[in-house]
Amino acid sequence: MRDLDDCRVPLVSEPLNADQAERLAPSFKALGDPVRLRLLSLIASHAGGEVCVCDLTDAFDLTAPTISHHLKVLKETGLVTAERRGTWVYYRARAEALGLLSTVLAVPRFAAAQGTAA
Amino acid sequence: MRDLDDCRVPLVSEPLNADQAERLAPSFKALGDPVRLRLLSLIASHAGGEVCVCDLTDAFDLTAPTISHHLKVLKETGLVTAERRGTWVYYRARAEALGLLSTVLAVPRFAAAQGTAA
DNA sequence: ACCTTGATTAGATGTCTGCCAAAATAGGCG
DNA sequence: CGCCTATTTTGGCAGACATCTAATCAAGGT
Repeated sequence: MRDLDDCRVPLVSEPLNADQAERLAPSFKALGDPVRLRLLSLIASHAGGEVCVCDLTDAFDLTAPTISHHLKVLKETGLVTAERRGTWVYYRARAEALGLLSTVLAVPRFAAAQGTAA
Repeated sequence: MRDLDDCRVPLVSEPLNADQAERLAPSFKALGDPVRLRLLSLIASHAGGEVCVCDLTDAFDLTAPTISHHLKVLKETGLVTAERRGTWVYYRARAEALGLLSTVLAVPRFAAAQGTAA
């Protein structure tokens, strides 16, 4: 999702316009499911940077098509990429995408401190 | 949402367990709607730290009940707090909650660089 | 060619979500 | 108290979503 590039601004520093919100929301929506969050985390935290779908399927009590569906959602929002090598398909997390979303939610240090104190 | 406290770990550093994912997902889901994203941004970026509902309603082509509904979702996930003072209700962003989610998505600097390069 | 394993797509179904109109609640004021 | 404004709750509906089964596609091996 290259069209997120101009959204790399904390939402706390100025109001998101309708357009930016429209482009960012799908990414957060993708993260809004526990299975997808875990999938992404499994992929992103895996040594070597990539994970085979077969390894992911085993980690859940869900059918392969369901996992595949969730992976597709993550892929469509640009949070992961997929590459087939022979029989297997490997997924990788897109650090840029993750970083961008992290930045959007980031809070200036002293403001965070205020929040914690409150 | 105090029970998010032990989720303050980047999703990229180790796999989220089912329990953590279950607790984090609702927050991301709340952010997964463009209207709520804008509402949160309007609230979080507002000078003085708080915004009256009446000001929020005017910013959208939506009815008051719809805005109220979205604010409720944000409130239930702990992203904002509401306080009534006289006739009006004021909403504030919870910087802690925002910061936590930002941390969960954060990517170590060099890993982010790799991602950008790829 | 055929069969097997890995993965995705298609179709069906029950649940959830976003929206609105109407009704209810909360405060302030004459 | 009765009225007015601000906000939330309720009820209902159309569209979206998570999940499953069955079918299909991809790559390898026999």
